[in-house]
This record gives sequence, structure tokens and C-alpha cells, in this order.
Amino acid sequence: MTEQFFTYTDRYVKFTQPDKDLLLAALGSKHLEAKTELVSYDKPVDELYFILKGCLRKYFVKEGQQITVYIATPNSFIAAFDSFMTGTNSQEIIECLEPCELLVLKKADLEHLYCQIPLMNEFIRKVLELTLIQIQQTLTMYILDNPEERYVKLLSQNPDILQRVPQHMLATYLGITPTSLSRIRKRIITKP
Amino acid sequence: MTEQFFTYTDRYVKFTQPDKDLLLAALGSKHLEAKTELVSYDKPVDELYFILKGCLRKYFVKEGQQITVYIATPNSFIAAFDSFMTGTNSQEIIECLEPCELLVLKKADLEHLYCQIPLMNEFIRKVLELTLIQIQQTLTMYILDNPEERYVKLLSQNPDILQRVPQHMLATYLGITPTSLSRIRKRIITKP
DNA sequence: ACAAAACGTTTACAAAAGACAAGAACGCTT
DNA sequence: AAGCGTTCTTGTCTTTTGTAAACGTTTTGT
Repeated sequence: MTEQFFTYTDRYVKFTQPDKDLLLAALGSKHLEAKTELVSYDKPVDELYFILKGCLRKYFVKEGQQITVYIATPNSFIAAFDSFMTGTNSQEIIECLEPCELLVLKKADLEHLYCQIPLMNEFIRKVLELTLIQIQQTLTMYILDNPEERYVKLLSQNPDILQRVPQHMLATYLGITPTSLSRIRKRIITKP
Repeated sequence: MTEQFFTYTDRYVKFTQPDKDLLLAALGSKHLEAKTELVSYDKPVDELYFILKGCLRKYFVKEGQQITVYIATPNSFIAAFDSFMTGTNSQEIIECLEPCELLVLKKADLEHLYCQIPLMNEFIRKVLELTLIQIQQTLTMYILDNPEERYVKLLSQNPDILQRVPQHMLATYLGITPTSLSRIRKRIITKP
């Protein structure tokens, strides 16, 4: 179960066994049912999560509507980074869409690990580098492409997400209404 | 001139004087005129830049049109991160909008610094953390807000940018056409 | 198994944005 | 100062998206 996590870390840095033991000692775990709220509105968060199993989404509430901004699947981190790093209250909500198994890392423990394991800084740096590239590509997609193009790209790049997430959440994630997404799907299915 | 850079680094980590000397030795500098192309399409980039003075933009070409995706001002880094980190050719173009003074850091030199200066990993990690938060907020804005709301936020949060960047570049940066931005401005000026 | 809730599609109408073209304002060069 | 090109605005028309409501279907809970 934790092999899965070290398979992930091995792609970035080579932790020694003592390093891994320290890391293991710092990691907690959580099993959550679908629809559980992991991070709540207006509360501070001092944890980040590594997804072993399941699917989660991050959303905002705007004018009474839930707007999904991120969908996360196994073997990646999820957190309310803003709150986690700055100590402010979270404006975003994270909830499980499926039953989830997570590893938990507390901020205080992470700070300790930075001191105890020299490679830790490098590991997180590399994770951040790749995350940055990925978010930048997503942002670029929002500036460059219209909703239909975004949907088609999602379709080809993350087909798994489409089957795990209700369509109205996908719609807000694409920056449009469920009505509009329904129309786009109709256009795409019938046209080509 | 380089004090300006260390004023920036001091906000993240406390480099010792020997650290700073090593850093200085690795940093080059560039003076560029307005309209100079710093990063070109379809070429690899092995440098990143710290902006001392001036203003630059990053853009894509889509169907013959230039679409601005980022505008950078002094005391921040700019680079084609994707190309820089993965070694692929850059799909994006970076150009100067004003005469610019930049510090240059080569990828090979950065890798050396990671070995020579233990704090370097931590420094870049912290820079990446803040950059990530900022990009995430920008992305959230694109999902959550419509073009008019995005423009108003830009107006209140980055009024300086509005005066440095031609309106048609701002328009594509907001994900709309220059025509549409012109109308939004008209609506805002006359309405409230 | 049944009732309630959630989900997806569709409709009609309103609002917003895109495309295209013409004209006005501005800045730069000579 | 005149001329040139760029930039911004405006008008008209078309396309796309949003809003609201209705309807059938599926999922969920008990």
C-alpha cells in the first residue's frame, strides 16, 4: 500500500531506506466514503493528501452554485495549497466523489522532514515543477481554446475522468453550464 | 543592480555571502530593446530570466493570431518552463514590450548551484510554491469569472499592467477579442 | 420495491461574444 | 507638420452561451 507511494517518489528522487522509514513514520492514512468533505469552507488546513485510490474534486461556491476547479485521481497530491502554505482559511472545498484511500502529511511533519531528509526539498521541488507545468498548460488551454475545444481535449487526454465525474461537474470545470455542455456533446456526436 | 535580486531572494531564504558570490558568478545579464524576441517558437530554451526592469509577454500563435498568456513585470522570473524543464522545443514566444534589463541563469549552472548551495533547492521550492498559488488563482479566475469580471479584477489588482500593455494584447490575455474588450470597457465606464 | 432525490437533456428566449468591415484617434517617422 | 501605420472604437449580423423551466431517466436510500 505504501509501495504505491514510493513508486511515485522513485520517479523523482532516490530516497534511502532510512529516508523512507522517516517518511513512513510521518505519513498518516485516511479512508473516506464517497461524498465526504475532506476540506471545508473557511477553515484552515494543515494537511496535504496523496491519493492511493478514489477520486476527489475541488470546488468553489459562487452565487449559490458549486463550480468545480480541479479533479484529482490516484497517484497525485491534492490540497488546498493556498490555505496550506499561507495559513489562511480555505476558500475552496474538497470532497470525495468515490470511496477514497489517502495518505496524509501534516504541515508540521513536512517541515520536520525538510530538516531530517535533505532530499525532501528536492523531491517537493520536482513535484512542484511538474505540477507547475501541468497547471500552466491547463491555464493556457482556458485562454487559447473555446469550451468545445477544451472538452475535446479533455476527452482525448483524460477519458477516465469523464466516466468518474457527473456531467454537471464537468461542465463547471470547463467553465460552462451543464446546458451548454449538453449542446456541445450533441454537436460533437452528430457532426463528424 | 544585483542588490535588487538579493532583496528578492532575502524574502525566501537567507543566503550566506559565499552563497551569494556563487550565485553572482552564475548569473549573466541581458539588455534588450523593446520588441526583441527573447524566446522563439520551436527552439529549445536552456535559460530562465529574472526581470530587473521592463515588461515582457509570453504568447502563442493560434490560427495566425497572437494570443497573450502571460505578462511579466520587474522582480519576478520569466521562462518557457515547459521547454526549460523538459528539454523540448518551446511552443511559446517571449518578447519584450519595453526596454528590458534581465538576469540570466543557465540550466546547467542552476543544476550546479543545487549541488554547491544546499539552500538553493529550498529557495527555488519556495519560489515555485508561491508561483503555484498565483497560477492556481489565475486559473480559478478563468473558470469562475466571465470576461467582464476578469477585466475588473485585473483593473483593481494590476492597474500597472493596463498602462504598459496595448489593449489588444490584454484582450487575448483575458481570453476574448479586442472588439469585445472595447465593448466591455464601454459598459463599465458608462454604467456605474 | 418504492419513493425521493439527483441527473441529463431539451426548449424557448435573453444576453454575450465572435466575425467582419469601416471609420476615428493616436503615435511615430520623416 | 504631414503622412503612415497601428490601435481603438463602432456598427451590423451570426453564433455561442446563459437562464429558467419542463420532462424523462437513473440513482439512492430506506
